[in-house]
Parts: sequence; structure tokens; C-alpha cells
Amino acid sequence: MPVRERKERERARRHQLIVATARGIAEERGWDAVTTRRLAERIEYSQPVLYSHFRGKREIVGAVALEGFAELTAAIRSAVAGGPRGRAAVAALAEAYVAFAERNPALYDAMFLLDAGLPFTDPATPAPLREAFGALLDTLADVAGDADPGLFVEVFWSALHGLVALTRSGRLTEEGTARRLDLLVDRFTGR
Amino acid sequence: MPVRERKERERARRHQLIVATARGIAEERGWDAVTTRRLAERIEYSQPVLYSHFRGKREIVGAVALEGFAELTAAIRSAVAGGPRGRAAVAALAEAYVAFAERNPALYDAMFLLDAGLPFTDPATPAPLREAFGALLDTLADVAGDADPGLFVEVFWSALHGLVALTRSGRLTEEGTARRLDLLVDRFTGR
DNA sequence: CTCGAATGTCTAGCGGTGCTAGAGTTCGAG
DNA sequence: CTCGAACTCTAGCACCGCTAGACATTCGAG
Repeated sequence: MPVRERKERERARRHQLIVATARGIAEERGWDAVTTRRLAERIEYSQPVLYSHFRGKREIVGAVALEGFAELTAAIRSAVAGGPRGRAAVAALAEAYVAFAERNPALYDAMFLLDAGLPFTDPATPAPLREAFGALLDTLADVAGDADPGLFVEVFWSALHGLVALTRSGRLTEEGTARRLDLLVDRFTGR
Repeated sequence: MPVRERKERERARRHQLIVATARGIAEERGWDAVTTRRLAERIEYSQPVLYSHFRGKREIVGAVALEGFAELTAAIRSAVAGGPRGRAAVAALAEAYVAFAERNPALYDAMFLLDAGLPFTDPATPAPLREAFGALLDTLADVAGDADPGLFVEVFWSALHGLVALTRSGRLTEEGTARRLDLLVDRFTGR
């Protein structure tokens, strides 16, 4: 009975279309512009169709965020692929993280600013999130010194996120980003 | 013509009532619950009255945020009032900052998460914001070492904000906060 | 081939949002 | 006592996330 298979394929296709379209609108005009009406119109279906794929808008944001975590992981891994050590490795990671946020502001918002309903700290934490954390851990573990590597990653990640968040919301100037990153990396690699 | 003066007093009173009520609702039930209708009902005026005091909801959030900056400045100043030096001073400041955010989550959101329309980085930056930054600067200047103190403050503040933001949004566990703060202070005071 | 059931999609609408035009009222000045 | 300005209100706009229920389509059994 291949009919059902075809329908399932089509359904999966449409699922992906919704996620991609939501991301597209968010990148074009920000998440505020991602309304269920606009989204439905763009995919050329009515609003209720969205709710047959997702519980609600939050879950759509979550799906976009998951894509973001996979891409962030790739960006980090690629930034340290040449095998830099010590300060150079940390600097490469930090720059890759900030560049990712600058290049994908809407994606970054979905991952870290908006409520996407994703569990971050319990057993149900999705794999892409764990992998992103793992990518940070792999790079930072050997500069953590005698500190707990997991804790070290959390704090360094927090600092990066703080810089990105305050800059993106206009609370820090964009201009000083490079110097701030430099100082941050210094402090986390013992000058 | 004292009539006008009385009216102006009453108007200022109502202005403050709006700000205090908005803050109250936000503290009770979060900013999502601060709607113009609910706010109007609580102050026992109709919605349009709000718009004779503020351009819109964003400006009300901004007014609450300004209160927050004044209180944060006081909290920081009081935390370092005993004149601790070096690591102890930085630790006191960091703990005061995080404690402030924990104690006033809605206030913190207005200051650093929501779009309150406040200018942070240009000549029109309101005094309370400058003073809060100044309070950080006064404490941190003499542990900045050979780094530019302003830059040092920006980065340390970013790190604190990152910790607070990620914790408050469930991306970090609350449980590890103290250990993370410890590590952060270590890194910014040369171990 | 027919027909009832299941599946899928749509229209229409609920209760809510921020915000505002214009009507109505109040009140001080002359 | 009247008039005009200042003020506040009612009512409503366009939009939001979300959903009940009508309608169409497709499927499997007889």
C-alpha cells in the first residue's frame, strides 16, 4: 500500500516547508513578522494546517532553533578543524560563535532569546543541543586548567552569549566587538 | 494661577501610578500580562489615558527599566560599600548583580531583555544607565590590570548578563550559579 | 462499481492584543 | 452665566494565536 507512504512523504515535505518558510520570514523581517496568518499564506495552505504539524507557534520556533543548533555545531567544528591549540583555539571558537550570531540573527534569537519550548537541562534535551555543547567542550576542555570543563564551558558560553545579546539589542556598540572578544579570550586563557 | 500647578501635580502622580502599576503586574504575572487594558483597569482610567502619558507600551517598559537602573546602581554601591579590594570586590559585585536579577526578574527583563526603546550607546543615554555603568566601573577599574577599564567592564557585565539570561530562560540550571560565578570571578581577577 | 467511513482541508469565528478617532463631559476664564 | 479649551471616554480598527465545525476528497469493503 504505497499510497500511505506517498502521503507521508508529502506530509514530511510540507512539514519542512513550514519550518523553512518560518525561518525565511524571520530572517527577512524578524520573528514578530512570523504570524500564523502570514506563514499560512506563504505556504499556500490555511492556518489550521500549521496546527496539524505543530502544537503551536512555539513549536515552530523550536524546529527552527534545532536547525540552528546543528548549524552552530558545524560552524564551531569547522572553525577548529585545523587543530589550533590553546589561545588560538579559544579565539577561533569565540569568533566563529559571534560570526554565526551576526550571520544568522533570527536563528540565534530562536535558539537563545525566544521561548522555543526546548528542554536544555533535563534528560529530554534534544541531540542537536547536546552536540553543540559537545563541540564547545571538545575545544575548551584542555584550556580549562584545573576547573571543571563542563562548568568552564557554561561560563565561557554565557560570556559569549552576553556579548552577542547585549550587542544585538543595542546595549553595546558593534564597533568594539573584536576588542571585547580579545579581552574575553585573554581572561579565559590566562592572558 | 495655582490650578494649573495642582493639575500638573495630579498628572505627575498619575504618571507614577502607571509606572508602578505596570511594574506590579509584571512582577506578579510577567510582562506578557501587562496589557494596556489590564493596566488601564488597574489604575481605574481608560486606555487612552495611558497614551496621554506615554507614546506606547514600549515607553512604559522604558520607564520601569529606568527605575531598575537606579536600583541596580544602589545595590552595587551598597555591595561594595565596605571597601573590599581585589577579588573580594569583584565577587561582591558579581553576587550583588545576580542577586538583583533573581530578586527582580521583571525589572531585569525590562532593563535587559525587552525592547524598552532606551538609547544605551549614544549621547542621549539616560543618566541612570550611565550611573549604573559608573558603579561597575568604579569597582572594577583597579582589577582591570593593563586592560582598558571601560572595555573590561563591558566584558564582565556581558558575562554576568549571559549567566543571568541563560539561567532565567532555563538554558542553565539554577543550581550551578554559585560555582559559575566563582569561576567567572577567578578568570577576571587572574585566578 | 457503489457507498459509508475516514481523512484532510477549509471557512468562519473566538477572545485577545496595541492603539486611536471622534464624541462627550467637565471646568476654569471672562 | 456662558463659552471654549482641556480632558476622558466609548467604540472600533487591524491584527494576533488558535480552534470548532462544515465541507470535500479519498479509501477500503462489499
